[in-house]
Amino acid sequence: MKQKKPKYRQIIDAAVIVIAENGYHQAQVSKIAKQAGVADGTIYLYFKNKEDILVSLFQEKMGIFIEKIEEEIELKSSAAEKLYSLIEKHFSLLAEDHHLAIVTQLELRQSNKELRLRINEVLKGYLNVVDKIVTAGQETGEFREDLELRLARQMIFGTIDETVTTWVMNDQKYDLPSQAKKVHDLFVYGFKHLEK
Amino acid sequence: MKQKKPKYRQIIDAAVIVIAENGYHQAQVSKIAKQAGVADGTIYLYFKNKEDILVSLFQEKMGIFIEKIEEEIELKSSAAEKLYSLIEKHFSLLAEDHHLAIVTQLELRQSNKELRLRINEVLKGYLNVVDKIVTAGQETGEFREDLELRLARQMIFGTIDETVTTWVMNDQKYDLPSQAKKVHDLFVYGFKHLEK
Amino acid sequence: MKQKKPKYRQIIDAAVIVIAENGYHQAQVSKIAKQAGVADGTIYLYFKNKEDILVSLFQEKMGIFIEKIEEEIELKSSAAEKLYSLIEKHFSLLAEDHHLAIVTQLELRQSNKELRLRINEVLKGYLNVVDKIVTAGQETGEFREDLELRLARQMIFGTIDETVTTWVMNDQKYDLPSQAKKVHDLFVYGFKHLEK
Amino acid sequence: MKQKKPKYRQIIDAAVIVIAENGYHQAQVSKIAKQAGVADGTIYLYFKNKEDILVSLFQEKMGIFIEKIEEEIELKSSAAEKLYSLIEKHFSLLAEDHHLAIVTQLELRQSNKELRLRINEVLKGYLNVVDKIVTAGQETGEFREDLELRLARQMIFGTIDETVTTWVMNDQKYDLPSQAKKVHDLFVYGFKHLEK
DNA sequence: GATGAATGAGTGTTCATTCAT
DNA sequence: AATGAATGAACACTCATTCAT
Repeated sequence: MKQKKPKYRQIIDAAVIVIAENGYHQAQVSKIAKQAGVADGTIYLYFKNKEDILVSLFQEKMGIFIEKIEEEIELKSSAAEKLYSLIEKHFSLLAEDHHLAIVTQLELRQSNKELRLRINEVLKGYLNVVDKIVTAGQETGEFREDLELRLARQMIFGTIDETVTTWVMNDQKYDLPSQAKKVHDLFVYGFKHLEK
Repeated sequence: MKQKKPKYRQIIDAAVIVIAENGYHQAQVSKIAKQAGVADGTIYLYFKNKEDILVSLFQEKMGIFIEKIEEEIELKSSAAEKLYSLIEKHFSLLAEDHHLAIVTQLELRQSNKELRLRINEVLKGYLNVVDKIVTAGQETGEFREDLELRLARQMIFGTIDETVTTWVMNDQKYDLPSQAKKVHDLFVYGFKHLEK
Repeated sequence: MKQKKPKYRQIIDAAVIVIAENGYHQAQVSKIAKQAGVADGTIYLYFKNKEDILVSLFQEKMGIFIEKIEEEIELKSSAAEKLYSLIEKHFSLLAEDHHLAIVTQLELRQSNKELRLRINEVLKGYLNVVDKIVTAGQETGEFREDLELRLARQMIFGTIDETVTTWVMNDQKYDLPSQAKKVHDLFVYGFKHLEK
Repeated sequence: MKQKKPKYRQIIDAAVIVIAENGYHQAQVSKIAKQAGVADGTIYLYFKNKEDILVSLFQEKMGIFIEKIEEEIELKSSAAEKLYSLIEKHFSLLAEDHHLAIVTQLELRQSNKELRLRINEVLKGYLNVVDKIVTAGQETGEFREDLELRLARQMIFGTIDETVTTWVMNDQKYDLPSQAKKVHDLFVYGFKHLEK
């Protein structure tokens, strides 16, 4: 089967809209069902439970997210360029989808610990991409060899994430993608070999 | 007894323990009361409602947190040293209080939007400290003048926060304070004047 | 089954029984649900909240009450006869339904001001019937023209209500409908033209 | 002891004010204590419990009420005149004390069954006065001998009470004592001997 | 007598999930 | 496959009353 059942995506898209517009705690299953144009019970033919909707939502959206970022990265040769593409694409993909930005940066974080652990599993795919860029940079000599992978990863993800969250909390007032260059600069200065 | 409001602190400390051990959504008022050794109703003599316990908890703990960091910073003269003290103290204060680390990094983030907005207000005090260090560094010429304050702030807070969260999610297995030096290096390389 | 909204009436009837047997303040929603043979949550599919159950109960029962009285009255031609039918039917309808009598005369009066205001709205339908009889009596010359409508209404309702309440408080020991004649006499003597 | 402790009356007067201004269900003991200018615990030195405050309030106020009515009645010789004095005094005493009118007509009726039973005990004193007037009227021949005492009592009390309640519910907009004459007329026409 | 801090029992309502149709 | 009526567990908060001071 090439295509998931249309209702599957229909429900996930409804969930993004309902959560973005009502907030996590006001996103009842019945509201999602209504937005999707199906009966409450129908939800349970496609998802095990409510948590499964949210995890699936994250997997689905993050899967596309990572795919698009990887496509972009493959076009670049240097690690620094790859890193720039990652930041720029991350910013522009969320700037293009206001609802998704709200859901991933604010609403889904209110989920309970268990759900967040499963979301973290999905996030690992993203962090792997980051890791590959850093490791590649070290192999080609672009980045310091004594740069700790975990630390670099935490800085890249932490900074990007905080930057997007601040932007969402400020009601997405300013242009996010245009911040990519400056963020990128901050990273690579710290990653390069120390010059005597 | 000299203690000012023994019950007030008693209840806040109980809340930290109950939330850390049971999770945000399993931290019922009655559980907090029991842990504090008072009746349910007594809680409401010191706090307006459940949300008020959590906001007060954050204010109280974060207030002490900021105070201690500021004390440490004042002893240093250069911006780079101040920044190091901030990171090191941030890490060590949370490493010393495992329960508090769990509560601030994982559990309190599950609170609803309104509560998080009030928590963000408290956080501004911390971010102000960060801002002052960066601005001072620019005035003394330690840091680049074209460094954007907001970006620097997002990188510092985002990286520190992500580093602590990763550490908590890994069950606080490794030593956090010893990471301070490497994190600090990453920051200052990006903040310094570009060398030709 | 032909019944329109079986559960709706089922719940209202259960409420009458529970309130009559336990008293207003001991009539918890869960008790009403149990008596009705439904789950607690089911109540809220048919009623907005607990107050809505009580207002609906009063509307439903008082609606039938007024309907039956109006049917009876239409069969009579003179105002005096209509008034007699009103009294007699009022008494007999409550004498037939001991539970309802307790609920309307004793228990529902303990409701808060807001609820009683809404109950008074419903009562206006009854008072309108009274008004129509008095006015008709004045038009046909049976009753004095200088009889004040509001006063007559207060005397009729006040006396009937007090008579029923006394009867309920005396545990409905004596026969209520047989009092109708004497009550009626008291009214019409006061309503008639003064004889010189 | 000629005079009850001043605090006893102080608390009762505070209760009347608090209940009239806040409603029965918002008249907490602590609010009454504050209004009376005493500590919560002090209330319990003068009253067994909250219910006791309300019963005492009713006894105290109704006692004065009955006393004053009896004084007025004694000045009259005929039963009809006595009845008129009763009505007029009842109306004017409540018209003079707006707070008390609200408390007796609206708020105290929200009390639970047990409290109302005890209030009814107090009311009996009032009803005895009514009974004496009616009986005296029958003995002197003013009123019909076949007039049933209970019925006459119910009509007199029911009508007066309903009249006052309507007036309170209409925010005491019109003059109540001036209604006494018309109410009195309605009664005596029904009480007199039938004229052929 | 007077205080007021502390107590703890009690309940309306929501909403994820099920299952007969 | 699709429906949607029915379910029932779970919890923050109030306030009359007590009692050590």
